[in-house]
Amino acid sequence: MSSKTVSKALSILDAFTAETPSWGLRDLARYLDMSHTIVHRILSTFEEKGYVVQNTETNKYELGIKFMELGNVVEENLKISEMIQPIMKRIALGTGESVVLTIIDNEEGLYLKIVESEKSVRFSESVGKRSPLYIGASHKVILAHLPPDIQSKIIDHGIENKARQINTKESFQVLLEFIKKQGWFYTSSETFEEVAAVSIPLFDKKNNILGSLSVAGPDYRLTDEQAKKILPILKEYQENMNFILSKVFFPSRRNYLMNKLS
Amino acid sequence: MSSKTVSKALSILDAFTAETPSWGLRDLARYLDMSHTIVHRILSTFEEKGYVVQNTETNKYELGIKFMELGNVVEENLKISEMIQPIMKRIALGTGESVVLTIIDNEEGLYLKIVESEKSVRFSESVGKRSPLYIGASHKVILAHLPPDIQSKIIDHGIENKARQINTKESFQVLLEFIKKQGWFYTSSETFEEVAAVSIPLFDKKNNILGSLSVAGPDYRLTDEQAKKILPILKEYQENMNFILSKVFFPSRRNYLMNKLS
DNA sequence: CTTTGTGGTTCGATTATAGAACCACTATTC
DNA sequence: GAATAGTGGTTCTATAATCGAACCACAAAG
Repeated sequence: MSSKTVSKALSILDAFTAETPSWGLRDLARYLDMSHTIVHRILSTFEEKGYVVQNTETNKYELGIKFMELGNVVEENLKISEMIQPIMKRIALGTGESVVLTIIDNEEGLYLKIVESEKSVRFSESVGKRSPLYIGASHKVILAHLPPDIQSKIIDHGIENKARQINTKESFQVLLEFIKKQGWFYTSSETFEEVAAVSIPLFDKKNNILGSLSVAGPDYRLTDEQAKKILPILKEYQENMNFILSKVFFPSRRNYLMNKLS
Repeated sequence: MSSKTVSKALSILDAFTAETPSWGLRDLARYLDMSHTIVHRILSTFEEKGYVVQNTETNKYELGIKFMELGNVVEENLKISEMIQPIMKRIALGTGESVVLTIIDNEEGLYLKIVESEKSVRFSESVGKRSPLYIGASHKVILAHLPPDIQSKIIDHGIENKARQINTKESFQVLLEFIKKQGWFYTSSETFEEVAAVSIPLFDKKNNILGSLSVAGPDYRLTDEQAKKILPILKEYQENMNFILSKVFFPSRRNYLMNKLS
C-alpha cells in the first residue's frame, strides 16, 4: 500500500521540469487537476523543509537548492564522476566530439552524463533529459537488446504516439535485430536536428543491457564514414565501461524497468 | 498550515546524505523515531514514483536517479553552469588552484559549485556540503557581512557547539568586523586539515551578501603570501560574479534565511 | 466599480493514516 | 534443532489528518 498524500506531493514535484521550472499556485493545481488548497498545503510543506522556494517577486514556486544536494548524494553514491568521467573525457579528446552516457530507466532513455567536446561547435545537451527508447542511436541501441516482450510494448507505445521513426512494427523489429547483430548504430538528425551520433550498448556481467555510450556531434562533421572511424575508439572502452557500470548499478536499478513491466 | 504526512516524507529524504546514502527500513525508522510501518509506506510511495530504489541484494533503500534529474532542473533554472562555470574555470587556470562558489542558504554555508585545479594535488570536495558559517574563510567572509542580530544568533550557536574557531563572542565579533573592512580573508586548516583558502564576498545589487568566491588548495602551496598574490585575480571577477548572481538568485532565495530567522 | 484573476485561510464532514499485532523469512545463539 | 532476535512486509480499525467548498484580501482588467 502506498500513501496518497505523498503520492500527490511527488506528482507536484514531477511538474517541475527544465521546460516548466516555475509554477503559479492555481496554474499548477489546474495542471494537476487538484484543488488549489491541497497544492498550497503541500507546497508550503516543501517550502518549510527547503525543498521549494517561492519567488517573492512573482509569487511563483520553484524547486529549491536542496535538490542539487540530493542529486549529488545520488551521484556520489553511483560514483559516476570518479570512475566514468575520466574515460568519457579520453573519448571526447580522442574523437573531438561530445560523449554521452545514456541509461535505461523506467521504460525510457536518460542522459546520465555528458562530457562535451572542446570544439566550439559541439553537441551540448542537458543531463537528465528523458525520451522514448525508439528515438536516436543511443536509445535504439538499448532497445535492440531488451527482451522481445518489452520491445514490443515500447514499439506499440511509439506507434500510438505516431513516432516518425517507426514505419511498421515488423520493419522496426527487423531494424532492431540488425542493430543487435551489428553491435553499434549510427543515426543523423533523429533526436536533435543536425546532430548525428554513433552508439554502442553497455551491459552488466550477466549481459543484461544497462545503457549506451555515444559520440555525438554536428552531422556535417560526424558523417557515416567518420562514425566508422570513431567506432574503434568507442569499442576500446566498452568492456571497461561495462565493468564499472556493473559495479555501480545495483540489481535494484537494473530490475526497476522489469518490475514495472511485469 | 502544512501537511504532516509530507513533512514526514521529507524528513525521510533528509536522512539520505553522502555519509549515509542507503538505509535499512527498521534502521531508518529508529533513526527518525517513527513507526517502521509508516516509513515503509512512504518509502513504497517514493519507490513507486521512482524517487527511491530498493537494492534487491541488500534490501536497503537508496535515493533514485530522479534526484539527479530534479537537481539538474534547479541548476538549469539558476543557469549556474552556463554563466558561472567559465569564470570559475578561468580563475582555476589563472591561479592553478581549485575555485569554490559558496552561497548562504538557511543559516548555513553551502558549496554550490567547485571547479577543480588541474594539478594532481588539489582541493577536491563534493558540492552540496553544508557547514556552519563560523568555520573557514569562505563562510566567515559571508558571516562578516550579515546583519548584527543574525551574526549574534549564529555565533551563539557556535559557542553552544563549542566551536574551536570561537574564543569569546566579543573577540569573534571584532574578527568579523576586520574581515568586513578588509574585504577578503585567508584561513588555513579550518574546515579541512591541510587545506588553505582565500575568499572574497559576493553581493547582490542592493549590497546584500549572497555568498563567497574562494580559491582553495594545499596549505604548503597556498600560503599567506601566495594568497595575497592570488587576491587580485579573484577580485578581477568579483563584480562580474556579483552581477550574474544577482540575476540568478531571486529575492526568494536571498530572503530565505531572513524569513527563517524572523 | 464590477469582474476575474491571483495567493492564502478556515472548518467540519470525510477519508486516509497510524501503529499494534501480525506474517514469512534469515541468522545467530545455546 | 529449538529458541531468540533480527530482517522486510502486511493487515485492520480507531482516530487524527486531510480535503475542499466557501471564504479573505488584494491586483489587474473591462
